[in-house]
Amino acid sequence: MSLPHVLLGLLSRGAASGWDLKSRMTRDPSLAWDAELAQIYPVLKRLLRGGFVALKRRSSSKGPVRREYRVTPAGRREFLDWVTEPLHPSHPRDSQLSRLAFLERLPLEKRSAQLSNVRALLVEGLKKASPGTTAARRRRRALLQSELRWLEEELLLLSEEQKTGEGVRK
Amino acid sequence: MSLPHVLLGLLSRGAASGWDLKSRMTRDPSLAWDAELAQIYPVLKRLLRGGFVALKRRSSSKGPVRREYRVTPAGRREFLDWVTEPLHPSHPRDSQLSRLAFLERLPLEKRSAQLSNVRALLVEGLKKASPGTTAARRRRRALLQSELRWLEEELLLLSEEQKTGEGVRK
DNA sequence: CGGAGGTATATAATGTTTTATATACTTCTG
DNA sequence: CAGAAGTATATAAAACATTATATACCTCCG
Repeated sequence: MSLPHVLLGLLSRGAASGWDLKSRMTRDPSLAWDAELAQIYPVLKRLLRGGFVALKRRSSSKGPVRREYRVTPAGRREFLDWVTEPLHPSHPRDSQLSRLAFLERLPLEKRSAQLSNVRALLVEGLKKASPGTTAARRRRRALLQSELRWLEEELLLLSEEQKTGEGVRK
Repeated sequence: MSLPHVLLGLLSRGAASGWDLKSRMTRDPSLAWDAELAQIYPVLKRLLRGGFVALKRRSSSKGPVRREYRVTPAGRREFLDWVTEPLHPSHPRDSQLSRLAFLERLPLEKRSAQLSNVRALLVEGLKKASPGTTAARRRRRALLQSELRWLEEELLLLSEEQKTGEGVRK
């Protein structure tokens, strides 16, 4: 999949260990990729055997010996080829979102509970999404903002439905 | 993961075969989930053994005997529990997008080529995204539109950079 | 009537991702 | 100084997803 190439991309920003790569990925959601350490280590080995990265062991003040990787020219070539590939349409899976797709099956109060929850998550996410120096970060920020606007709209619609619902009950 | 619950959700809109479920999922990107038939069939078996769905064979005019599933009360309960669960923050992986995250590594012309490609995809996607009767569909539409605005902005920035680049070269 | 193409189900093989578990070294805290 | 917590690497097992392949039945077209 994308993992080897994403790792090459991250390494091209500077040498790093598997651990470093994991935290870079997790910290930056605009990357649109993340992986567990148990996945990263074998991939780094493959990249090493393939000559796409080079390894330098160096002892650090904390923890065991660090295995620092850096990209080789072959790795840089491979990475650039990958970034240049044309993009295809994608419908990525999102287990959280898939739940929202069935929102209409819930009674009204539970719907607004779910939506308020989502609003809290969005506000949190926006705090962390810095205005952004890269296109991907600007994109992420724009999407979060637009999602928030959508959400407010939905909450409004819901509260209107709730009112008419009560009216009917009387 | 989500697949069993998504299937229950889809089935609660009406009885369906594995094949039907696959096409419902693929047709509706606002679902945020999709799966291959090879994945769907074993899951339906598990749901059947667990008593969450019931099976009725019926011969159809085209193709082999259809195995139509419908949700049982137990299935409906399980599904509702799942939809009601609170949502957690998610950074879904997207192999296409991850490529865009490294856009800045490309020379200017290749960047605008990539972005124009994305624009074409977005415009396509928007055509298919109907104004929408569910919250999830409205969300999807809003995000696509906002992504398009972001894109135009990026293309503008790029064309300015290209101009100054040429200026420097002189 | 033979083949292409759509509807349908199913399994095997393979590949990817997640979860669990283990080890090792350091610093900080009680 | 014992133990928790952070940095770091690594492997095994389990769960999940994709790809390939096979079968079967029907309609439509040439």
